Amino acid sequence: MAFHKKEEFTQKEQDLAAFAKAMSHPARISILKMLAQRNECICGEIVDLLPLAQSTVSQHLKELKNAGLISGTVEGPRSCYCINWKAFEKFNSEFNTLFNNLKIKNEKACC
Amino acid sequence: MAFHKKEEFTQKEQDLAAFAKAMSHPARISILKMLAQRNECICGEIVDLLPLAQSTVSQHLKELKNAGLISGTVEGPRSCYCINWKAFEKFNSEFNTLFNNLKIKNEKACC
DNA sequence: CTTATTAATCGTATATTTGCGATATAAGAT
DNA sequence: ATCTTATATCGCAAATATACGATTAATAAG
Repeated sequence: MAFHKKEEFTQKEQDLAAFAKAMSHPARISILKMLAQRNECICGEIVDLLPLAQSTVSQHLKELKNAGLISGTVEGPRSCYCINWKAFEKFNSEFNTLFNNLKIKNEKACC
Repeated sequence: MAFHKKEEFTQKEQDLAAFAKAMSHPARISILKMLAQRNECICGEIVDLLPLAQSTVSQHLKELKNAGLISGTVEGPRSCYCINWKAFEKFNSEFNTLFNNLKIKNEKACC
């Protein structure tokens, strides 16, 4: 059976993996950079700067939104996307915690 | 056409995305934790602790290896996997740079 | 009310990922 | 040389991700 077994891992592992997954496409990293530079962005600007169709960009935005990394409001023909700083920093610190936990241990590899 | 357009983004964006992708599954995060705790690990120990078949674990190890996050040597019926600290810290600092670049900007969202 | 504009959603095609069992491989033990 | 053990690889199936064009929805402008 090809069911994914993600639910059999700890919540923290799942959360971190979900965060990493949201960042696992260069288009989404690019979008996050844009949002950070301007503090807000409408979808159209992002579409203009990415080599992707409007519907594809919209999908990437949706994924970032589902992951909680950005928030967005749409008023008819206009949208406004922003970075969700709170969630972003939470994940950032969780990531750092993981890295630091790893780094505490012996730093020379055996192989 | 469903070709991926990853190659149309900057190298840094692609590298970061590839790193995130390697971390985007709870099993692989779990494996990294194990490797860090013991500083080395044979595949069998990992298989015992994960709810996955041996062949699946082997695949995850291969992905982590391809991403450059771990190194491993196999001598016949025995293996030795270790975290590749150098690569790991390089990505960690790149990630932090990204986060910091983001955080420099205004921290209150408009939406 | 009609039209234009912007973005979300739907449908679809293709690629990739995840997972497993079966098999192959490689070295140590007998 | 054969058997055992540990791991990688192969082949397959199902799920998910990526991308696009077409359509829909929602508002603003006329």
